[in-house]
Amino acid sequence: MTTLKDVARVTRVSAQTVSNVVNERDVVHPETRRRVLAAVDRLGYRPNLAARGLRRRRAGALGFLVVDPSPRYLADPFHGAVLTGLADVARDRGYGLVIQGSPPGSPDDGSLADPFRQAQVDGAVVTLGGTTAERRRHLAAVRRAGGPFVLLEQPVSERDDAASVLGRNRSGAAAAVRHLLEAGHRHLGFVIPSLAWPAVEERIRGFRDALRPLGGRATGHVRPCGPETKDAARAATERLLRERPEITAVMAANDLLALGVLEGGRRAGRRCPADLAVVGFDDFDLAQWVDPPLTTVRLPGYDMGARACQLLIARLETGRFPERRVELATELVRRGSS
Amino acid sequence: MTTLKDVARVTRVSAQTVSNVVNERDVVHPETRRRVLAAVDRLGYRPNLAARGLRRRRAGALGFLVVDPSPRYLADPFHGAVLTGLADVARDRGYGLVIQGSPPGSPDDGSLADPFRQAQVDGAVVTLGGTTAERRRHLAAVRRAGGPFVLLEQPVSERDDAASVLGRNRSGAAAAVRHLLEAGHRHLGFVIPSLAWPAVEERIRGFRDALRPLGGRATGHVRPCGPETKDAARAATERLLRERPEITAVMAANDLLALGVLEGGRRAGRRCPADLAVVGFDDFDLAQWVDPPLTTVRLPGYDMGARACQLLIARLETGRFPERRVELATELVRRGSS
DNA sequence: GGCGCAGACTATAACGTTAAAATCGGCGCC
DNA sequence: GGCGCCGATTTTAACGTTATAGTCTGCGCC
Repeated sequence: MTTLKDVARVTRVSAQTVSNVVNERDVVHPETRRRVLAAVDRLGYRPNLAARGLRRRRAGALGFLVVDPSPRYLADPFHGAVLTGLADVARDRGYGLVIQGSPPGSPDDGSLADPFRQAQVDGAVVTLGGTTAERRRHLAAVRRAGGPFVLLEQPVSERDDAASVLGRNRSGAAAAVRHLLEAGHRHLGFVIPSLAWPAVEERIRGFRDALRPLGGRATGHVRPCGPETKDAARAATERLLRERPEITAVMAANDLLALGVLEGGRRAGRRCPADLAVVGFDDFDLAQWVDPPLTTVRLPGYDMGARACQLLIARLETGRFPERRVELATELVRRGSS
Repeated sequence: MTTLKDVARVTRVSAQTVSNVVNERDVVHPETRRRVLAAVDRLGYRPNLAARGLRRRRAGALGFLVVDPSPRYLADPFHGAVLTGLADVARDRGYGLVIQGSPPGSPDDGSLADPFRQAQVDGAVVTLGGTTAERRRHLAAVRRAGGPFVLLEQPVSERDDAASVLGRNRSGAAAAVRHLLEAGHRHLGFVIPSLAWPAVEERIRGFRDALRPLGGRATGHVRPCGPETKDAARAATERLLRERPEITAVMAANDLLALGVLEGGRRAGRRCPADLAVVGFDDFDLAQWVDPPLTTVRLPGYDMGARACQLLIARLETGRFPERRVELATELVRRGSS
């Protein structure tokens, strides 16, 4: 492992000068710089980030802190998309990226914030899953750590050194409803998980927003289905269509539930899209591959990750968040199911 | 940020003693340990990993190095599953986890190995995608960095300080073929991407293995479809079924291609599973959600990540890899498509 | 000729931790 | 009573980098 001193010795120059060259500080004679750079290249020198981080008192790395009770948390397509955006921006801006998943068993120990407390990262992007109580507990741990963070899909408090990045869930849901209304549907269902977190609540608001202008001429039925699984959504859809046979279009709070809605519709004897229009939310990869391809509201995971990362880096480099709340557009993707 | 010295001052003890307590070295008087631990707890002390890494000359972190030309590389379900396994084991063993994605644009600069060269990680788990040339180039960069690594789904050379973790692709494919043969199918197709990497080649071998015992009584048709997309697989399947109408079962080298096969079959007028059995490979989440649910060979991504991480940690802590090559069982998951 | 100043570079110390060596009582033993 | 030894603790010096405060040379100017 070659160090600054090795380069300095070879170049007959002090370590500080090499440091100045490597960090592009404009205090070095061009000729000296040339020689140093040549040696850096020849010896394959790369700065030791631990030493640099120790001395500069900044780690030069960002964290991605994920709380999700699911055993497959990082395999969740939304997290995957966010992570890709994060990784791309972090790399391009010269930051490392550290991942910390929540210990599924013991959510109490605040270990989510470990990368902060161990000075491993300068800031973090945080996504919170699970029950409201779990989310609050983990958020408290991150807060206590004291570093700047960006929270995804959830607003932050004014007091925090934080910003939030959200999708326009409300207007996205409203756009989907208007799309269905334009297609002539007047009685709509909306299947949601019983444990509704902030983003889902926004989607419900959007659903209602778009129905309101029609007054009594259109009805909307929000139906909690229990756990966030395909089967729960299927069962809820069957029941809903039995109770309200006038319904001709059903939205789902996310694409996975939409698959359940599709199946529930089929079991209820409705063909999609002829007898029942279905609209999802998120636009996971699979949405385009199912049959019929799912009309859905795209939540831009990659862009949200990228944007969160940019915000965080701006906060680290300028001392404050340029914005405390960023909303990214959602987009209705029309496919075969509506 | 509280340091060792803060704890030492409060406890009226030297920094070294605090260090000994924190690192559970059995040289400290029980009573002293008690007092130190109390202070650690009260002050919320956590060791600074940069300082520790610098002094110990080990970063205490592992890397996940991903080369994939796809813009969604970390959203790939297999990578997501691997990453989850990695993150869980790394966390439980007290290691940090650093992610480095390949710069899609410039695959030449060897930056994949940056975490190594910057002493950010002690070892890494590596997955390589792209063309053979790209894969070789990136692998060379990792090799040059000199640290121990575990390569996924690809064998390593004896000379490297490395191990590989593979799924039993060959026997998995063979099991799938036997399953089809038992169901009475005698003429099988196998749709693969034209750019076949080692794992796919193994799957082809397994496909042929299982057909061999039947001699002339069964035929297998391997069909490259071009790029690794659903549409390419659909088109290839349509052509294949036109040229070889006797085929009643088609396998695909992965689940995404299997979706294309399903659609191609439908377009060729074959109903699944009645007129055409379809089997995929990988068992991505979506496989259970499509219609009909896809029979597929499960590649245990989570376990592969977890196992790779264990191997790497063993190498770091004992000085050598306990095994140089680990094969994890694949499992035929029978669902509705066969 | 001395002063100030700029440009190029160097010396020193520190970041927080830990390996290695040193210190210091106290205890057993010849 | 002195010697060696053990357990508990402290001292010292690094790890590789960089912030800060120098030094040193040459040059212009009064």
